[in-house]
Amino acid sequence: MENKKKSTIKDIAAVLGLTPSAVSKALNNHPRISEKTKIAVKEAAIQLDYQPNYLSSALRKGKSNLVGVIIPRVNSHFFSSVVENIEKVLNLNGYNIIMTQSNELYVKECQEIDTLLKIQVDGIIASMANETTNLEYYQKIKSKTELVLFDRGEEELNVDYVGIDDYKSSHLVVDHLVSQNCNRIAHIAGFKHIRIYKERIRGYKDALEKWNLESKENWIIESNLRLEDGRRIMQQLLDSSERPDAVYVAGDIAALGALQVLLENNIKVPEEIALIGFSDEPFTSLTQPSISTVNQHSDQIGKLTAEAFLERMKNPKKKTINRIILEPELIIRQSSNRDLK
Amino acid sequence: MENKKKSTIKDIAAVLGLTPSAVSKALNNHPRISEKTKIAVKEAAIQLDYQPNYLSSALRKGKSNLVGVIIPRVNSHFFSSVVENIEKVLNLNGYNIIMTQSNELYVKECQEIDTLLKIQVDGIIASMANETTNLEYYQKIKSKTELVLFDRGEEELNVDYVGIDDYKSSHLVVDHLVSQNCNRIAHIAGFKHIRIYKERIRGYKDALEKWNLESKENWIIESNLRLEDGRRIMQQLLDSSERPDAVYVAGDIAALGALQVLLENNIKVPEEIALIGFSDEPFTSLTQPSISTVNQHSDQIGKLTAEAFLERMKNPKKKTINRIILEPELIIRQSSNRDLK
DNA sequence: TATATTTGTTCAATCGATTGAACAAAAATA
DNA sequence: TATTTTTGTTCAATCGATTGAACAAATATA
Repeated sequence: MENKKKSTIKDIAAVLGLTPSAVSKALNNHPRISEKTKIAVKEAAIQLDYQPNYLSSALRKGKSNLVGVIIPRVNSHFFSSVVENIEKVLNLNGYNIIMTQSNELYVKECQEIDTLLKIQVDGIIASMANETTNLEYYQKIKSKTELVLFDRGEEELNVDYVGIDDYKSSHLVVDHLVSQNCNRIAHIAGFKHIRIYKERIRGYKDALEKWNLESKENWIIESNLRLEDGRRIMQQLLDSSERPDAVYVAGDIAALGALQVLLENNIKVPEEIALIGFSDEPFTSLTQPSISTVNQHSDQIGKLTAEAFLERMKNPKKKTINRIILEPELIIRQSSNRDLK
Repeated sequence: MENKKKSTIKDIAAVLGLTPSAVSKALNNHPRISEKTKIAVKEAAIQLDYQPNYLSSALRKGKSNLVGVIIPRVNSHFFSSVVENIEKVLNLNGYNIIMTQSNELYVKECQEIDTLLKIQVDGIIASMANETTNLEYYQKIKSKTELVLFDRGEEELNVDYVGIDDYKSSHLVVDHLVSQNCNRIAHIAGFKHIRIYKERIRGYKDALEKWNLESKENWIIESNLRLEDGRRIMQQLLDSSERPDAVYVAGDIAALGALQVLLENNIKVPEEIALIGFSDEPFTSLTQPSISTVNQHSDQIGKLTAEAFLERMKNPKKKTINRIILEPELIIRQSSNRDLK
């Protein structure tokens, strides 16, 4: 670091023969300060390369203008896109975000929460880790600051939430598969204790019922939805006595694993087994065959989450909870489109 | 937010009939405070659920214990792994990190730098965006706080740096390709204005020369190394009058694009054209054929970068610059291994 | 016993910006 | 001209924690 001490309002005051408070008010456009001094102060500020001391103003105002964002993984298009859009909106409103990742680990998530609370963020926007079942730390957030959840959230926390209609997503998927003449549809699911995965499972079952299709319990396999989970479970399905003719995977990465196993076993996709993933990760359009998937509108989720947060900040005492549920969109690609062939 | 006002040292002092300063000293283990009061204070602190006000102590101490980390993209295994390891080491030393991404855009990078400086981080750890050629903002960082670079850094900034030996990486790649009887080796390169890519190009040329191979200027194609760049350039190479028999791509994502084009054109990899990428992104082991690549030891880079930073914090006036260069490791997979077949 | 040293705590200033109250000068109104 | 209103600025307290100096009490030393 080269030595260059930052200038303060004191320095500006000294240069202009004013008091620090006059300078502070001028910079904040206080109505009682004359235009003339305001201009003079602002010019001097530029001259002296003045940067307001964030710490002191945050301390005085009791407001940091920082928002913590906790996501499970940064290394996913969905989450990084949501964060990008949250950031865009919040930046325009004078907030800066601190992005942290839980790596899907409960312990890490708790650590991150403690850190953010320590830093005194003005609020936290989060999507919960797969592992998280104990909501104690989220209650802690609620007791100290504002909380808005997206995608992975629990209703019992009773906070603003933005996500898609997971139940309906499954209907879209199953309806499409049925239209492709599939009638033995398996579901590689996420853990039931997480609301979104529970909803997808519920939608899957109801949709099967709607079409009078059998809903076999051992065709719903819960997992962490990592690549290796997709591989393992797909292999398991192939080895089973009755093979499905379609597999609906609750996550794209696991779907990729499943596809690898299918191809390795020389199974024709979608002719023998159709495959559908979830999230519209970019790679789904790059595989051979490309993978059908459900678009979760990450950009919209990010934007709406940020707006819900801003709304909450304006009105912290508001009792009503805002739950925004977006319409999912099924993206049909080669892995489930038998008409193409 | 439920209403629960945080307790301060004042509250603790009131409970115990002490002054705030005594409490502060007790909490900070000041030698002049008796063991008895220290214990009493610490107990009361727990009782009152006291959390030190980060803002005020940072203001007073002139130290935030926050470190800004700027990376080009969060959505890459290399960078997210580096950050993860930086975080691990810094957390153990009482620092918290604020991770931001430039999205490879110069303008965004400048914004992020301004934000971090505003928040008064104690230092910044960065890897530069592809677009960045103007070092003005990095000079600004240097003038205000500590700066440590990793992977993408420029020597003229004259700051601590951790990276791999890019020049040598190219030698490893070329030597291996030559051992596979390739002798028309093209290079899909990054932009020459970035040091690491310049070094890879230099290494590539020197290695070719070492083996008495022709180094054709139009077999070195600079790009942004995105997926579409890899696709476009690979197609270009296929359409050219003289096809290469090996392609060395300076980034894995572009290598994936190149591989897609090769497969779409029914070219046998590695028999007709061998392919090698760079960074050991996880997907390189998942493609068919799997892609050979160069391991940059992201975990080591993260750890060493954090340690260099801590060293610098301990000794801000130190004049000597620490440059740590790690050995690259070539990972040979199917896309370049003709012996396997 | 008188003096020096150690120990435990309080005092008061400080970090930098903000803000309501106070005050003086200028302008408007009676 | 006297009084009220408006305008522009300063004063002083504040946010919460930290820290060197000051002070008093307890203990050690001469």
